[in-house]
Amino acid sequence: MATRSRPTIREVAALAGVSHQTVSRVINGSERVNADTRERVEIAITELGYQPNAIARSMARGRTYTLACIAPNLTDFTYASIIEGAEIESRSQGYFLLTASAPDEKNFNTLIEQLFGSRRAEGLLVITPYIDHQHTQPHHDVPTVYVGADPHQEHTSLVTLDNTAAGLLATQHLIELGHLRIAHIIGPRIEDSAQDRLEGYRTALDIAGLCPDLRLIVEGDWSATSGYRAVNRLYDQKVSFSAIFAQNDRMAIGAIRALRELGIKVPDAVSVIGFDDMPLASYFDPPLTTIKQDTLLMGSEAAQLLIRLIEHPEGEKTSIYLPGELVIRHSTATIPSIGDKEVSAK
Amino acid sequence: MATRSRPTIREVAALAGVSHQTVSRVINGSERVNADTRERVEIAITELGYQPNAIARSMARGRTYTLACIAPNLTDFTYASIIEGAEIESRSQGYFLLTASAPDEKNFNTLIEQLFGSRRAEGLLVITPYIDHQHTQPHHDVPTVYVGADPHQEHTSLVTLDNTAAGLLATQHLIELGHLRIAHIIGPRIEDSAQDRLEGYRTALDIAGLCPDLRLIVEGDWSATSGYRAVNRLYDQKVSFSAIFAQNDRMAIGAIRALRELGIKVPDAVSVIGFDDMPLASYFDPPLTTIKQDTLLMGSEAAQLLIRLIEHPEGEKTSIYLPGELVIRHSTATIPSIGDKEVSAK
DNA sequence: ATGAAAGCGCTAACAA
DNA sequence: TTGTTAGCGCTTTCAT
Repeated sequence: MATRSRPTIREVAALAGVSHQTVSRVINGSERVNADTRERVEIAITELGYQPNAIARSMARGRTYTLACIAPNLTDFTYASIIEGAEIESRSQGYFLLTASAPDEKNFNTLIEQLFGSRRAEGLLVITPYIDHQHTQPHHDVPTVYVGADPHQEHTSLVTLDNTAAGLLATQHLIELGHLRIAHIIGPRIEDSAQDRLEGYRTALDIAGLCPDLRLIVEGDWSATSGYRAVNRLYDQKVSFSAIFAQNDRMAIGAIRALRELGIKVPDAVSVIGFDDMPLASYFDPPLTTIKQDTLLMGSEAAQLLIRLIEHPEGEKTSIYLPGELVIRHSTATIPSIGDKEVSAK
Repeated sequence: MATRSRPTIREVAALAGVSHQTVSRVINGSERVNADTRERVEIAITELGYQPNAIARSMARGRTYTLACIAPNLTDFTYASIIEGAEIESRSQGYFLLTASAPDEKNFNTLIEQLFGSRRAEGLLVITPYIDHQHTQPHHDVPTVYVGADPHQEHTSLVTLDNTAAGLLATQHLIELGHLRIAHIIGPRIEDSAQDRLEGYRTALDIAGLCPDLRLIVEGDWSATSGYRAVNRLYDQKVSFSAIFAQNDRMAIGAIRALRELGIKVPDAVSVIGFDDMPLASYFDPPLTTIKQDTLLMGSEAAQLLIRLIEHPEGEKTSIYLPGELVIRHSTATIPSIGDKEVSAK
């Protein structure tokens, strides 16, 4: 009974006593098929357990119904959940998602070549924290949607957090708590999101009429260690502050550890706000106040955009900016009324 | 100059003045081609920027060079890094990896149908914490490798942590520190890894001649909250213990929080060891002692196994058990010499 | 060493 | 409404 290879459209046709083309019509839901013919075909299909071969279909239609998603890595929670969102949305629309990591430019280019030179995938989702010359180069006229970074240029589709607004939100939260000297641990300056969040920070100070102090701004690399070092640097330079806005949760966690080691209580003496709302953010000590981004939604919106781009190439390029949400936990508090609790030059 | 569609093998052939078959031989590295013919063809290839169409190739060869990887989700760090390991290995061997999440059985089955009914992928990597009837059903004679769970049955290829040995390792670490009453927060009982780690725990007690106490074993669901609740349950039931072995880091973190709220110092009064070595495990308070598993390696080994299975279907099924590694940080310490520091019935 | 012919499993264009 | 004929771009016989 067991057949080695799967049945083809012709075997189904033979069994149903019709031409293979009629079978094709049935499996493609064409209207131009008699009800009883259709039924005969459908019976044959179930009889043989026939399923269309996707490769042959791709071959004939010139379409692969496959999207590719490239991220610097697959493990970072933010990337992973964008990918998950994109994958679920893609699949619900009949596309599969090929995932790949490309930690650097060389890998990125190789990957693009492999994926699109061979026409394996129809569209590209680029998850990247920064847009450089490299990433904005159009490749093989591949429909592309960027997620997570804003190239600030025309003719690109993208989905990203409204980083400027979110940076503003975070900073204003601290200002509302009465903080006047807010240190800002930023991500790498070359990354767009770091720049945009910084702009939000500056705008918030501006609106509040606070005096910006360049010494309060320290660059990190998103790692907890860099947050830790940032605080020590501020301390060594005797820069006084009563609050810290870290551009991601990991740096915030590192900062809190450094403060603790310096004997500075969070949030009693210094408030700390993070960014991302990573898993277990609520389980750190103290539970982290942060800006949450809906990364699943980002991924899903990006996939939608990409599919629209593929199916309607003549359509407009679209940019979607998602809002960040302030999640207040216990790492921020009102500024200590007694001045001596503030960190300051000794 | 711009051509709308990409050049085909025939255009290259025409330009090189040979038959398309010769071009095929060149791009496939056949020996049976004259050196100068080959050169002419290669020039034509670069001239036209020709790249073979992967779909057409798949069609003709009956191979897709695509693997599929299914995990309950894509965001859990453990899963994500297995996937990343698998993806890198796959690509280095000329395969692409299709990633999909299937949170439940229904999704899992649908996905398998979509992927293999249509012959889109050639092999399957199943990342699953447990093996039930469902997962072990062979689907469409698809070459399959399981990652992360041991079905304990013949004729399956799998890669997993040696959970029993790792459970033993964790427990022995606590025993060596002098702990006699070790609570054990386990994962869901239906999951293989939970059972295996538990077995390691029991064996360690046995070896040390310690008396097992069923009341010390509490079931969680891997979440931090469940670890938190587990400790409170132990406390409410007045079960005394001086150490906790939690089967994952999240539950360990939850447990530590509960202990802190109860005014019990970690590790001074109670030691806690986790499992996984998740990101930032070293940034919790106190930095978490844990069992680290090399998930990247797991993924890469799994992909290797799968590719071998695809390319040599007649080969043996293989099981790979990877060792866990004890990472000692600051959440475990020697048992307090003064008995009154131990948690006990009031 | 090279070319011609056939076909992978399907869809698209045209006929009937 | 249905069937026939051509391909999609490549590889794989089999000749030459």
